[in-house]
Amino acid sequence: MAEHPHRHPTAPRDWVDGHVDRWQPVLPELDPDIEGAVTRMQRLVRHLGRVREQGVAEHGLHKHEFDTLHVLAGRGGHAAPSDLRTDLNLAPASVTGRLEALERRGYISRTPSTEDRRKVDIVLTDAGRAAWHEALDVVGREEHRLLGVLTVEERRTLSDLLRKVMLVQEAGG
Amino acid sequence: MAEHPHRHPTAPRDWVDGHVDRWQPVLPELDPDIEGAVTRMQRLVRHLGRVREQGVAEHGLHKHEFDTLHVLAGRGGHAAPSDLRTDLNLAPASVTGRLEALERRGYISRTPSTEDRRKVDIVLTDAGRAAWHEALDVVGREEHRLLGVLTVEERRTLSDLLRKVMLVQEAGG
DNA sequence: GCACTGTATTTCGGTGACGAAATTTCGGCA
DNA sequence: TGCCGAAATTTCGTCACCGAAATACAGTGC
Repeated sequence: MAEHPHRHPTAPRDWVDGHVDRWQPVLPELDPDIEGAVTRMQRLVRHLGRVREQGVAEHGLHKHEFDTLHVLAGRGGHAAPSDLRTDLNLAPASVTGRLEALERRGYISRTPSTEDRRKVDIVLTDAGRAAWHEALDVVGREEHRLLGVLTVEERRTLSDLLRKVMLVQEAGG
Repeated sequence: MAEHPHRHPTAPRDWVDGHVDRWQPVLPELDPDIEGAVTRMQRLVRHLGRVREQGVAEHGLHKHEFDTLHVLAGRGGHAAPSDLRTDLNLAPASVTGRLEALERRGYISRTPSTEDRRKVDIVLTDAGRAAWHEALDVVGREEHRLLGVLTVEERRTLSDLLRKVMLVQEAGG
């Protein structure tokens, strides 16, 4: 039977339900709810990423450019490359590449730090702040469209359940 | 006040709670539960990806290689590139690249389909199936460790809420 | 002052992913 | 039959990312 045993037989099914059904005979030890939740998170995150890419493109930015400006703005407009490395979860080499591109476009400035000369001071320029701010409202619109189907209580339940999982991850293994 | 207004004041807080608090003054229109849920999904997905990458590496595979073999095995060991394209959410060009690498390693075979000559029959070889099977039990262990903190009912609730969101995404804009 | 260890950043070489365009084949329709 | 739009796959050019090594500097111990 392809139906989830505890759901209403006519409840709408998404792509992942079919995915889980296909795997059930191959890997019977699979928990349908764990597999379903993880797979849905993966696909939702990927979808939101694509939409953001496409949305900020209308403002002349790429997703990774916007993300970089975003964390920079979140830090008050000035930071060191190593700060961005942790916030963006990037390899050091990748930060350099992003900053070079943003500097060429005039969105940030890079000056050697006087206080610690290993460091580099990254400052968001006025142009950079303007670009970030223009693209800002596009981001989050899709998140609201998708999660908007949930009631306020459901949204809080979702967030709370995910927090519970996050805490296990943060505690480490 | 940094506390979420409806949660118990001493409830444990994860990294995302702090993240939301930091952005709240900058972007007051932000819904904490939407932002929290989305951010947590993003970080959980990235974490699971890293663990999977590291886990299958012990068996001489990369994450994207394992994922490809996994989907192929899930379809009974034979499929067309376009099947993988949808299952893996990839651009057509990326599928070709992955298949070429797997073919070089002897894990799959590619033969032009006789029935529809636009298509290509991809078949999992014995070596490919063995590689997949060896790495298999590593994958999913972390998912169970993390989502295992939730009760059976909570897991189903989580999966159901995410399905509700997925259906909106699948319906399109 | 000098060696040593650790940190910050960049450079280099290589790989995977993507969009766009080309190629081959299918399926319908005149 | 012969054409034509659609579908499946590959090729091509480009780009961001990563790991590892290189460079430059800071801080500590002697």
